[in-house]
Amino acid sequence: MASTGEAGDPEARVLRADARRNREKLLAVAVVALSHSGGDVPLDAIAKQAGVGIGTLYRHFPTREALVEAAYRHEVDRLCAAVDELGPPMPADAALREWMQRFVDYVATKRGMAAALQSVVTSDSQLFAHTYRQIVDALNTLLGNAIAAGTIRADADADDVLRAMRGVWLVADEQHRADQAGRLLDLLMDGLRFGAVVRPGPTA
Amino acid sequence: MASTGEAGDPEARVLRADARRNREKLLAVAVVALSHSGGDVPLDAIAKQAGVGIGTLYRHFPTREALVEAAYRHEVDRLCAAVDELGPPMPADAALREWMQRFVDYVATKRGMAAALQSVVTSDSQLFAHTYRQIVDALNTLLGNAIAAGTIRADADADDVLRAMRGVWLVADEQHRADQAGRLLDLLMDGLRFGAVVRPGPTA
DNA sequence: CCCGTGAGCGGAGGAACCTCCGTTTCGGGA
DNA sequence: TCCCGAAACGGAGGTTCCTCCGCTCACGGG
Repeated sequence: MASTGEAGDPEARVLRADARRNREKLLAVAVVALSHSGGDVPLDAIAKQAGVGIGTLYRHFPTREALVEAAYRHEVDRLCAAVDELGPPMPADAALREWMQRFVDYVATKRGMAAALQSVVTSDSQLFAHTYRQIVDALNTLLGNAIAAGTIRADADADDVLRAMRGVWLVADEQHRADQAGRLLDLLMDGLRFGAVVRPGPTA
Repeated sequence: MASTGEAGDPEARVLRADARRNREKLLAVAVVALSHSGGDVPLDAIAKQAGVGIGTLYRHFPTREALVEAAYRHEVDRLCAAVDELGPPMPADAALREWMQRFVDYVATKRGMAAALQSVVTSDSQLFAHTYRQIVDALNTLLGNAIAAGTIRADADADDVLRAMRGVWLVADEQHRADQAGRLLDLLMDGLRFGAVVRPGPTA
């Protein structure tokens, strides 16, 4: 499977409904807040924006570092969970294309959080290795599906595609990122389609 | 030469007399404060103890980290500067013995500052390599002098002696550290004296 | 449906951080 | 010796952090 969603943690007791809601809200707000203004947002502000008391924030995330890490993991999980969401009813290549779009957005968010993530990088160097694996797995699933459906070439490699998508983000300039990235991703998709073999099946 | 004292920094403008005094006072206080109570002393307290305003502390050491590092460097410099102070009028072996005593004290201080140093270790990994060199150089000077005077064996190695002194600190227990370390260092000195050759000279 | 329990909430308040700027002091020239 | 500009001082006060504990309300059992 490509992703575990947020439920992977074995030691996490089941949270009461309100607690889970608050936690989710905090993460959502934190991601936005930390991606702007260099990540030096006071925690109080995040709590207020999330509509909870500062105490609640600290209960869920005892240190600033914990919040940053959780926020980052949350984004990665969201991205990877999308693989399941973009499932069967949708054609495999369309799913792949859509996911690519989301990946580019994810990269933008990650860049925004860079300053905030700085504080985490020292204490947990495993983090990035782990999330990288998660993402590669997700992408592999999508590629596999599309290959199986015969809509993209069989030799598509997750690492290469990942690199290409990062490139897309780098190249697209700040203002027109959405448009430019969109067109570049179309180009990339076409590249992946070139030489695809339709396996024996309904359409063959 | 074994040591550069505190004057090594090429970019340091000459400080006004009062500034230098305050800086010195702050470092002295900081060393003591940071070696006790796990190093989580409020900076305000250090400033107050040093008899200066908090503003003065921050001017000299813009971050907590800067203060910790400076305090540590200060201790190393003090230790190494002692080599010059324990100069010619004093016999080379007596100088060596005295310096060993100070080294053990230094180790104790360093241990006390361990928690505080934690914050520095990430940002400047060169620091410890550098201070290590300083100390080895200092010890080499002392050993060289004593060997030249023929009062210790010629094959004495700085690295070994350093290790031995660290051992002395480790072995001596908290309460009677001074006594025990003293006797162990005497033992170490005797070991160094064994087989010493008196070179041709006045006493030969 | 209602009740009891304890998980979860919130935010006041105390501690530490750090900046900013009016005041003091140093020290080199006249 | 006196004077003046610049260096350095100091601490009030605004900001952020984080803890602590009395209150609330979610939810499982009756």
